Amino acid sequence: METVGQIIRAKRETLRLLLRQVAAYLDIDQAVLSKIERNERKPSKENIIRLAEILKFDKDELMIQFMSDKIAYEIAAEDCAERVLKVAEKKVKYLKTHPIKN
Amino acid sequence: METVGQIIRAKRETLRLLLRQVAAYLDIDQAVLSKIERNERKPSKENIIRLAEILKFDKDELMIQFMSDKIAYEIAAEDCAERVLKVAEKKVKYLKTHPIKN
DNA sequence: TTACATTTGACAATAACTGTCAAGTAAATT
DNA sequence: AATTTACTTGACAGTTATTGTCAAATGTAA
Repeated sequence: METVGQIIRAKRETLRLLLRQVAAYLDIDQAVLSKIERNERKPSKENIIRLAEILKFDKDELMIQFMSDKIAYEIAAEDCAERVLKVAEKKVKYLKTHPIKN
Repeated sequence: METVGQIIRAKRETLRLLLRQVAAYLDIDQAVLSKIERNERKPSKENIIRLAEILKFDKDELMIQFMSDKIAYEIAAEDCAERVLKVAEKKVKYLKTHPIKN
């Protein structure tokens, strides 16, 4: 299974872009991008948006990979992980069909 | 749809316990518990474990509610939320069936 | 060697998390 | 009415997590 980091690195290399170039576009130090690609750091949401732009990813798809990574990572240790996702799904559906009270 | 806070408050009241009493068991100030019950603060994982004990909840079930709340909250705003959960599910399954490299 | 790309680790600024405390409100009791 | 009790509120503080910088180290190719 591919990690977000691997996906990013593969695409960057395909496009023949340097860490330096992509990092500049993201407005971060290349050290951070290097770590992101090796899954030593997690990208911020802003990083993902910019990455999708410069690497010509489908914007939603990269965000989906990013967020699902985050979620999977935070619950994988629980043995009730699958059930957590099922319940979360119900809650999301509920939230989407009901007005947000403010 | 019931929030974790609502579930906790309802059960505490059924058991005729005071904020003060439950908070002492959790080893936190009652102000925090008050806020947790009104969804103004999120409980820590430790809080959830102790709450399950004193309020006689099934431990897993309360943890599921807690974690699914957290996840639903963090992705509800995205319109690809459902898909994120599907992908997360696959990733969790993958992580569970593959040894964790260290 | 020199030059370039990447990696590494120490550090810093900021934000988020988790709790304390004291003062406030509201309802019931004396 | 005054007191007591339960809860709420907001300011604050300590700790941890997040997000980035920087300089030096490493790897790689001319």
